[in-house]
Formats: sequence, C-alpha cells, structure tokens
Amino acid sequence: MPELPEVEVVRRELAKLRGGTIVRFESNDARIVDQRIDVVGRVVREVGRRGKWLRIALDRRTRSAERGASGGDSRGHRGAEPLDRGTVLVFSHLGMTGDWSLHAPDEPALRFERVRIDVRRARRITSARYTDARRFGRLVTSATDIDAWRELGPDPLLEGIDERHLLEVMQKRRRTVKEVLMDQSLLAGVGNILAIEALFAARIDPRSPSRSITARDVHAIASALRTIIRRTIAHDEALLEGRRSRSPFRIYGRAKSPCPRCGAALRQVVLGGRTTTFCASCQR
DNA sequence: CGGCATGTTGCGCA
DNA sequence: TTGCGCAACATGCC
Repeated sequence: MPELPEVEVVRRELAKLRGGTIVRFESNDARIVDQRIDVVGRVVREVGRRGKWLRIALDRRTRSAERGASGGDSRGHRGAEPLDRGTVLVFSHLGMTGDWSLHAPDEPALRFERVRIDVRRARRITSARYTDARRFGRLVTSATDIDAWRELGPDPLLEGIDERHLLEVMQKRRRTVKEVLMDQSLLAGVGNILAIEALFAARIDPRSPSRSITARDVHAIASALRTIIRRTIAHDEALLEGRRSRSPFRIYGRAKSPCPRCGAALRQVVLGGRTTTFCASCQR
C-alpha cells in the first residue's frame, strides 16, 4: 500500500474521524506498536501526512471543555496553537503491506489486523483497523514529532517540488538519479514505483549519474511526478469507492514486455537494491 | 519449491 | 567521517 498516493488516500479516509473521541485502542504486536502514551479519551484533531508517514494529532479537549475554551480568551493569546501541551501524536508508517480501513465496531478482526482504534463521534462508533501482513509498518505515540518525521524532506503534494533545490542535490551526489529521487530527506514520499514511472515519463535513464541531470531533466521529472501522483491518488480513490479504474502505472513490473512508447523490450536492473524497470531505447 | 515484493535500517568494509 | 552495497526484517503470493 505504501507510496505517497496510497498514504494520502489513507489519510483522507482517517480524516473522517476528526472530532471524534478515541474510546478503545488495541494492539497485539509490539514489533509494530511503540505506545508510550495512552490515547483513550483523546479527541482526533487532525490527520496529517508527510511523505509516507501519517501523523494523527490528538488533544485532550472534551466537548464541554471546547465550548469553554472558545468562549474564553485562551485562544486569542495563543493564536493557532499548533501543538499545545497535552497534544499527543500518533505516527503511522505503513511499511510494505500496511493499510488502514474503517469498519463497524462489531466487525470481527480482519485478516492480518494488528491494531484497532475505535472512535466515537455523535454517538456513532467507527473502528479504524490497521492490517499489515509483513509487519514492516510502525505505529508510534509521542508528545513531540519523532525523528523520522522531522527528517523528511518537502512533500511534493504539500510543499510542491523545489526544482532548483532538486537540481542542486542531484549535482552534489554520486548516485544514480533514481536513488537520489527515492531519498526521503530530499523529497518525501517517492518510492520505487513513482521513481520508475516518473523517469519513464521524463524519458530519463534511471541509471544516469545524478550529476549528469540538467535543469531541464529536473523539470521533466518534477512535472512527471506531479502528474503520476495526481493520477494515482485518483485511481486509488476510485478503487476504494468501488469504481473501476485503470492502473496509471505504465511500466512497473513489466520487464520484458514491449515498451508502451517505442515497442522495445523493457529491461530490468537493480539500483540501490531495488528492482528497476526501464526502456533502454527511449530513456536517456 | 524458488523467487519476488509499493520500505527502512543497520552492519561491515573501503 | 562518509558512503556504498547488501542482508535482514516477516510473510504472502505467483
């Protein structure tokens, strides 16, 4: 499930819980869950995402306290109060096979279910279930942002892609262009598939040394990324809503098939330990 | 049975 | 110190 578009679709789903109060939290798996703070009784204020990480902000405000606060003057003094004392953050990374989905509270545990968080909103309880077959995912509660979150680079959807900065880093590193693209501290959320597809759309050979990348290349990559991210989100949302939708991926997983653009056989190599599909004849 | 998998981390070595 | 390559993690699926 896990590159930027998939995680964004999960975020939008979990955002339906905003305003609700957590009434139950359960997990069996200490490998995935690092729970340092109790979250039961807290209110879901905001569901955010940066790259492949989700961040759910909880506060301790109850309904009556909220009414009291808005009537008082504490807000005026504190402005937007992004992370006041008492806020608890839940970080979730989906690893390779993680996913969140919303269910009725009486629904039996799903296959591979590792965590459940039940949220009450207006007398209705929604049960958010986290499933993860391979258990590479993580769920951490913390009072402050965790290192993994702080170390993420700009998110292409939230902050856009800074082409000048991207070019600068490409010039500096001694890696292939694909490996640099997948560096989460440079650009958060670009995984193996997005990198493969963006380089194909930009007609750039993924094996190219990043130092050989030009401003024009960076521009092509950036606009390809924007397009693929947008299409993949639309695709994933369609599937979630039960609509039919054709996969936006053109070459991922299709080594040996003919290139959809020029017909040459697609090739496969390993870069940075990751399988990489490309067309040697139309990607330079 | 063998091989592969949308991710991250940590270790050994240059 | 830095950076690279690669194994490891745990399990399902083709």
